[in-house]
Amino acid sequence: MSQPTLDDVAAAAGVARSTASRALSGAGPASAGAQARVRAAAAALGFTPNPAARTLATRRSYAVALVIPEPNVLVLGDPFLTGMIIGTSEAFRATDYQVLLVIVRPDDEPGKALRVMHPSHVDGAIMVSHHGSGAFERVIRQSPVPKVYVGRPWPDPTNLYVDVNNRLVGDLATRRLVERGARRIACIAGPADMAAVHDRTAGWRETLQDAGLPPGPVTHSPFTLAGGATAMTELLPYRPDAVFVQSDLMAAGAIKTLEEHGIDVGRTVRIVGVDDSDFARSASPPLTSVTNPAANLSARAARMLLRLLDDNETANDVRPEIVDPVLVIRDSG
Amino acid sequence: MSQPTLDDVAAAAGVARSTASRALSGAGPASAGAQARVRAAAAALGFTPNPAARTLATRRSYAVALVIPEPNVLVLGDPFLTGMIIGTSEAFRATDYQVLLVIVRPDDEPGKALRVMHPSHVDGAIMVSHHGSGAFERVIRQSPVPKVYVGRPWPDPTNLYVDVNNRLVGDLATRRLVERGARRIACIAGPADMAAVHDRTAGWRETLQDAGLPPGPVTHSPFTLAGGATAMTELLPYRPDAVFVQSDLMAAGAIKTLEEHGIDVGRTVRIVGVDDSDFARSASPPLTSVTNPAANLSARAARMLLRLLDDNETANDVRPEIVDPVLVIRDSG
DNA sequence: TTGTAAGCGTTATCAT
DNA sequence: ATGATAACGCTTACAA
Repeated sequence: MSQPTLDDVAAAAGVARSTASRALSGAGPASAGAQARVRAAAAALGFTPNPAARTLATRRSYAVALVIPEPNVLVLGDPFLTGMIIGTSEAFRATDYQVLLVIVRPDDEPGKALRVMHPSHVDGAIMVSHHGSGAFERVIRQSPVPKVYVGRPWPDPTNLYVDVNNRLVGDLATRRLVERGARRIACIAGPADMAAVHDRTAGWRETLQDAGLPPGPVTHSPFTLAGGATAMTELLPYRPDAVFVQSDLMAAGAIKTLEEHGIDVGRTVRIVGVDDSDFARSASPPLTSVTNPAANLSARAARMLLRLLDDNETANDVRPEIVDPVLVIRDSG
Repeated sequence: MSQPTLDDVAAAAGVARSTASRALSGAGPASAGAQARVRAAAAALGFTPNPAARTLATRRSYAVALVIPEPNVLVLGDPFLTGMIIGTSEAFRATDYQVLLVIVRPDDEPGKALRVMHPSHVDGAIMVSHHGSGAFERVIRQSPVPKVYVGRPWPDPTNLYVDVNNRLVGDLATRRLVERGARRIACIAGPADMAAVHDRTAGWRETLQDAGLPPGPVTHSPFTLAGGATAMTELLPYRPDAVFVQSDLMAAGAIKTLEEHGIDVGRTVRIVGVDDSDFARSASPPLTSVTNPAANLSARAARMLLRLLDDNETANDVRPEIVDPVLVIRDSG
């Protein structure tokens, strides 16, 4: 009735439990005959090893957590995050590891998240959408499970991260707008407590400076459609002729606001987004966007974590990996 | 150095391990003094119980799986699925359960998925995007962990599911198109092995019949942007004056194709989608769409599963829950 | 090659 | 109320 155990398999095969274990795992000696009988018995009984018992004995869970600490659940609709989820799940597909998606919010009881980060629950973790200010992040940082960050963590430094060159993201977007003749270039930024937001904004500001243009206003809002829409509303009085928007999803919101005001996107106001998402391609007008390659980043993060888990490397063996973004030109900017 | 165990806590508090266990869990007697000393010791050491050991002893993992068996990873970008992920994670937030996102593909080694579905790994599972034809689904069905389906499973019936009334989805969409004067109404459907697709298509067909109109052509494709785009290309020779598209994401693809052919969406060809997603609201033209309330469905599925897990109810105590969809009228149809 | 036995870190049952 | 002690189901020395 209930799940068969290794003892059941061993009994059915007429061997000891340890022999059955070796025969199934392949670790340690096992005669061909025993091997065959044990495998047959396991198949006949529909045996699947109890993962809790296995983890307890081996101190390995063969699970990794993909941790997304997000104050605003709507952010999960962001193509970058879904890209991270898909990419990470892809990256571990060929491995023995199972990926657990852990979504945390700052107002959650920290104990629950901490339980997930117990070294016997997951062997490692990939942390995305890291907010420097969260209490959760400080707590999680203490936990002894190996962690790789997607997006440079901030303010506490580490080698264990992969990131896109966000300074360059801001530069590419802004330079394009300058070259198209824009002179009043505003910025719709993400939350102020993220390193990526800080760097993209710095890139925007410095490129304007180099071009001898005054920096337009900056607004910070969550990486959502609504965030972009309200941010654009706030910026309208400035009468910008271009806006660097730090995500395509926000750009979609900003464009919606502009259209509601009858403003011609791509002519009166140019827009450049970030992510080069599906949405950017199918928007009207199609959105000029700077890449933020989730698939690439998640593959790198996965490999980096696997080096720590399977190759016994340490944080000192690893150097951060920085990917260069690319500007994809379409009609909006 | 390594994670402290209950023995360490007990030693520090000067009590036996069993006393420490009772003091922390609250189950069983414990004097106020012992309680205090144990709690203090646990806090001082930063003790977190080893989940594997706990699971092994209690036969409860306090984890539930959200299983998405998807042949096509791109489908994860679908707002309905992200809505399910968000909604499920929300629904279990206030509980002791941790949600594991499990993405499976038909060509995966079935063993890996089966390991996840071991009764000691998860206490229960919510299954979405169920494809009737998958080998994986048949295997998973055997596993003894309680499963609640979002979307009526097919072909094997069960009481343990929540769903939107998909027959009505097709009816509402098609009736709207008929009332707007459309006469050549085609259908862009999802994969043919899903119950929802079958029912939505049946609703479309029957409503056309009731209106005395001939059924236009049906095409089946994956629930993706690209799927919708190519489906629309195939339908163009029929010269439809309206299309019922079974997801907003596919509708986005279909609209893109129409615009590339210079066809006026909302006048020459009317479109009604399904999901009432963010995208539908911000599309241009805004997309008329039938609701497919992911938040509602995931909350119901979670409650249904909790009845099985926490209230000792059985499949016989539970009846399916069917939610009625609503038509949201915008400019496209 | 195989079997015996000792953990892994909890909870739960039983005396005390 | 508390403390031994036996599970839980597996892996892994160590003996045979």
